Amino acid sequence: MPTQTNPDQPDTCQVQCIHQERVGQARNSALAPRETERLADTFKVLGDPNRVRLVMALLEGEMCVCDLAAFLGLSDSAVSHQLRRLKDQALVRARRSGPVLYYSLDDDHVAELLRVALEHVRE
Amino acid sequence: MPTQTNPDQPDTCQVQCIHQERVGQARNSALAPRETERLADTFKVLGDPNRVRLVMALLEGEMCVCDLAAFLGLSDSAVSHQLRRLKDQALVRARRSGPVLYYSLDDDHVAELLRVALEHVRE
DNA sequence: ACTACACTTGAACATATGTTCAGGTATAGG
DNA sequence: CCTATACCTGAACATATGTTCAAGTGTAGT
Repeated sequence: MPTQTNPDQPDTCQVQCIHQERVGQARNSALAPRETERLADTFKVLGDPNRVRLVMALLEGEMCVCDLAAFLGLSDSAVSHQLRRLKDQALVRARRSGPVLYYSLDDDHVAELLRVALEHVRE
Repeated sequence: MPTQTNPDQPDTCQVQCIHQERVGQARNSALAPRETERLADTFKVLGDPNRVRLVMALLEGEMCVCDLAAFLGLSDSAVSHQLRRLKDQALVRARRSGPVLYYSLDDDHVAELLRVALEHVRE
């Protein structure tokens, strides 16, 4: 991603209409950059229709990669790549049974996020 | 985005290990494609650090574009583009006062989504 | 050991995304 | 009408993303 101007030089700021106290308030209550990044990564990983379908399917219970691939109509490779991203953000977890890996939702927050977002899109 | 294989031809499916009933269950409880898309779009628009910062800032109350640009250290143009995306998904709303547009969160779901996601990343 | 199955991985490709830049519109004041 | 401020828009660019393909693990049965 390209550059950002330095936010710590109010004297060299080009914009005119600033409610200084409001900007200061926002700065004070801002999250740590790391947390902001992790927040965005969590949403980003849910920001793809196929990954949403994966998570929705797992709401009903654990499924193996083949099941999920059949359900999505995607290759097992594609599904594996997606599951990895979901796992990286701790949204899903895997359990091995012989050669088969059963995936399930990692914690309650995932279902909660889907519930709230679905409420939102349904207005 | 590239192709998808047809999910409605179980006979021509290449994968071996299928728990048919589990896949069927997932199909039956699946959301409409439109809703899945809208869900993903909602998450996608929150899947960027600068847009997360925008929404976090608006948690405290309405702000104009200049304020937000100063807060983020971005150009007003960049912020305007981002606000448009947030507005398209009904996450923010604008109120005009003379030449100034004051943006605020559109409904409670936004704050709720951020709360749950923050809980998740903090474990 | 050998084969088969379940799944993963990395590179490659086309497409999507975010910022910048150079304009534009809209509103208020002189 | 003219200028200034606040904000928007579309094209262009570099980077990120999602799927495919070819090849790789790991596990179980024979």
